[in-house]
Amino acid sequence: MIDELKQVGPRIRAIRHSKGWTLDQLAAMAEMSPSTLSRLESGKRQASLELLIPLTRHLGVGLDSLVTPSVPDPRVRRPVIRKDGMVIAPLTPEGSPVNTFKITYEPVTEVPEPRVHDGYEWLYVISGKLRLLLGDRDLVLTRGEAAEFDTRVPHAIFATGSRPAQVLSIFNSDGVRMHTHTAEE
Amino acid sequence: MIDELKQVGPRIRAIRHSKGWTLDQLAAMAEMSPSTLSRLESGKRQASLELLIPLTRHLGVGLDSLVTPSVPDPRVRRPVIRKDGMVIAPLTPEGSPVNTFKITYEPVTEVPEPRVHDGYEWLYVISGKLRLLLGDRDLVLTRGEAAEFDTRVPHAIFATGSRPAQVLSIFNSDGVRMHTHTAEE
DNA sequence: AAGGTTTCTTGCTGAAATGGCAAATGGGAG
DNA sequence: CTCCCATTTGCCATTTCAGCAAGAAACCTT
Repeated sequence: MIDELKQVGPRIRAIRHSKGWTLDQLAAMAEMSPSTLSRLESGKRQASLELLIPLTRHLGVGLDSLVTPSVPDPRVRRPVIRKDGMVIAPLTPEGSPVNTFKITYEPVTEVPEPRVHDGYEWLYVISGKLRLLLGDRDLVLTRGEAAEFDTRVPHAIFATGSRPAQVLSIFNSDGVRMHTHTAEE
Repeated sequence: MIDELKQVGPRIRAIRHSKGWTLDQLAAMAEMSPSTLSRLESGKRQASLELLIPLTRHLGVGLDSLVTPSVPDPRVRRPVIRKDGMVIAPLTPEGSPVNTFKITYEPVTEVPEPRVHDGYEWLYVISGKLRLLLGDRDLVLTRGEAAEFDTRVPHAIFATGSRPAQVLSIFNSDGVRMHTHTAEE
């Protein structure tokens, strides 16, 4: 057994607990029996892709981050004001069907972990340069460029270069299809 | 079998071929028998993490890029339209339920006629000053301000002052309900 | 086209892992 | 203590596995 895999189960369990879900709940979402999930989390069952892929979807993490997690730098204190190096200004009231934010991405030194979640996201770069990792793509968006994508695809967004990037972000969690050229299914 | 997994084998094979390696070579690197690799590539064997992780190392790709299908380019570039003193840059593909434009309003001398049509519109002022006549309201929006309104209300939009105004406009003809709202930067 | 070499596929085997029901265990609240 | 919910585990018919060795296919070179 590759030793990276030993941590997969515990990580799944940790994420599940952080969401306050029970075995049965997550097992139902991922369409597996609670016992299977239990054994997977406790390492008594091999972590197969068939098991892991539905889980990553519901847990909102990428496969690689389960298998090869980024360890937080212990020297860094938990930021208090900023969230994940972003300054977020909501432009729509809470509860809107469409959420809009102006986000300033501070320059980062580490590439953040790609995430997945339900919904669609639309981006417009007001200033700066933005790096968008989306599935197997690696794009740099500059001022005036726009992108939209299915957020169920693993994605990471961050400023590239030494200057912050100002971005207008429109996020729709309903899964309303904002564009038509996805090649899913 | 999850259908994402069907493509894993062929992708491995494609990468191996692109490197000009034989089954035996890659199998030796990843410490598995050629037959196992053959069956994995041709989908006759389940893609397990034990198999995949050593392969990703030698193939130089991430797990997610093997499992996640490639996504279309999310960037949008469409020709700019000039009309009625506006420079309109569509940011979404035609036919989207949500249309997004970057509009530059040139300074005008005459106040345009208010118009009505179905849908909702959402505005964000990137630069300049924008005058919004909406029903009996008369608003001036400046950089960083946002507004959204029902376009069935008579409305006119134009730059105020001597400088052009750059606006991001999101228009939804489906009639998604949003209420009028402005926010400071 | 023939022969030889490399590359790939497949039949076969005991061994190992799987899935999920049902029963057992654990642990907190009353 | 007892109930209840979450989790673990015993069980076992069934499936999958690993890799050797033989067979098939592709690809040379002459």
